[in-house]
Amino acid sequence: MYKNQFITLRSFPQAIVHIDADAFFASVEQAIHPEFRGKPLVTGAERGIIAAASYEAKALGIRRGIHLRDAKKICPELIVQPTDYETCSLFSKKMFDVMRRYTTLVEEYSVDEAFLDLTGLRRVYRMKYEKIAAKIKHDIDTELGITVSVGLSLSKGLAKLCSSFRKPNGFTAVKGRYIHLLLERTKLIDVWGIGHNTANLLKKYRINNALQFVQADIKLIKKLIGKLGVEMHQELRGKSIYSVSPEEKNAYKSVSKFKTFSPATTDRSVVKAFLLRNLESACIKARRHSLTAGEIHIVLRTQDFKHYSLGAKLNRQSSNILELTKIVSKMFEETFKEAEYRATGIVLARLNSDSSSQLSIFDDPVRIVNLEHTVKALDAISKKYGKHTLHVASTISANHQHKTDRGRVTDRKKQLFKGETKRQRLNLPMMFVNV
DNA sequence: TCTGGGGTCCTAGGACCC
DNA sequence: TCTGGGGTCCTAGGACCC
Repeated sequence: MYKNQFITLRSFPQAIVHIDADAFFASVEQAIHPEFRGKPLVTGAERGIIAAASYEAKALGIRRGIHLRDAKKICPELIVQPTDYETCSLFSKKMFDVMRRYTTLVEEYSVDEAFLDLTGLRRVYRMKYEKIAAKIKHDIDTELGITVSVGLSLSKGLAKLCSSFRKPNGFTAVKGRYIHLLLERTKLIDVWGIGHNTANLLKKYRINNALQFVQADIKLIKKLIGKLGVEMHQELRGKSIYSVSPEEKNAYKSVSKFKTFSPATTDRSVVKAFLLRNLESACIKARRHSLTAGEIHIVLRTQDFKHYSLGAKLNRQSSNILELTKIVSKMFEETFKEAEYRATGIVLARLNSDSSSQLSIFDDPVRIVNLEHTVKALDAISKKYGKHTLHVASTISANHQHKTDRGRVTDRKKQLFKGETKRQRLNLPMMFVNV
């Protein structure tokens, strides 16, 4: 009875596939350590919080986000591995390579997810789309030793719903005439682009699942959630709005660093020190990618989840910590209000990839060159002796406060480096540079 | 159940101008 | 000086994603 709601009844006018690796970080550990296979395993408990759990662990109720000590209570023999980003990105790359054997239209959506456009390939391979997608899945599973869940449908939005419909190791293909059956079983919150807030808003209008969402008046959707809602409305009706774009998006639009400190604080100077420490990290990251910022934002988060933020344009592109410290300090003074703070953050925006930025006529070229030299020296020292050897002196109180956290970080590093951090190994004190 | 960090995009509303 | 309309640009903040 709902059939005529949808754009088309044809099987696959567009054949869009979504491939999602199952418990990726945990699965990779199991793939490279055969002795871990079939056992409950978690990764990334650096901060005491679990980042990924294998399906064996999930079956016991151990989920991403819970505390390691709680997980250990459930399962004392739980295997705990640090997050191995290098190996995971290697697996990720291999996974995308397998996909590209079948089509060039592969969009690397995240480290463990991709969209593929198979439209038209049915004739090329003389195979149904379902068969091609199943072959890709089979190749990944057998060549990498991990499993993926695959969804095939008419649009990205639908394909994503399909891949999450059966997990792990699932395969779900939904043709035009069965879309309503999929949507009927899909909660609003599971629709791509609909979060808690939007779902709650829609419920007030008696829109409770994905099918009711696509049946709702488009004008109402537009009014309630805007452009994004309208696009998803069409995607879920089988009209492909979002194309699969194979270009790699290497360029960052912004670089940011946030940090929550465990006991919240009202101390102005401590908050400021943390903010400047974030600035330090953000600058290091920007410089590593040869990026300079034309705009900077500071964010102060209070204990009751409010936040104060302020943005400023720079009169010349920069990722120079010494130069930006002054600006950020000034911004901090303008923004800070008496409150209990739990986190600070820095966002560098309007990034330019060219490091040789134009000098404005107000800048003193000699001073700028000097600053450049100082920062280059800092970079060199950090590279040689470890990232946290040198700090700008104004961030010094971030160190004392940080003790408990540092302890945990060190524990993790001990595992990684079998005993010592690089600085400890070289027996270097932590140093501060005054600016 | 609120765990933390790093991103992107959209929009309402203010400032400013004619 | 008041009254009103209309356009653009920018910003802060919301919402969402992995």
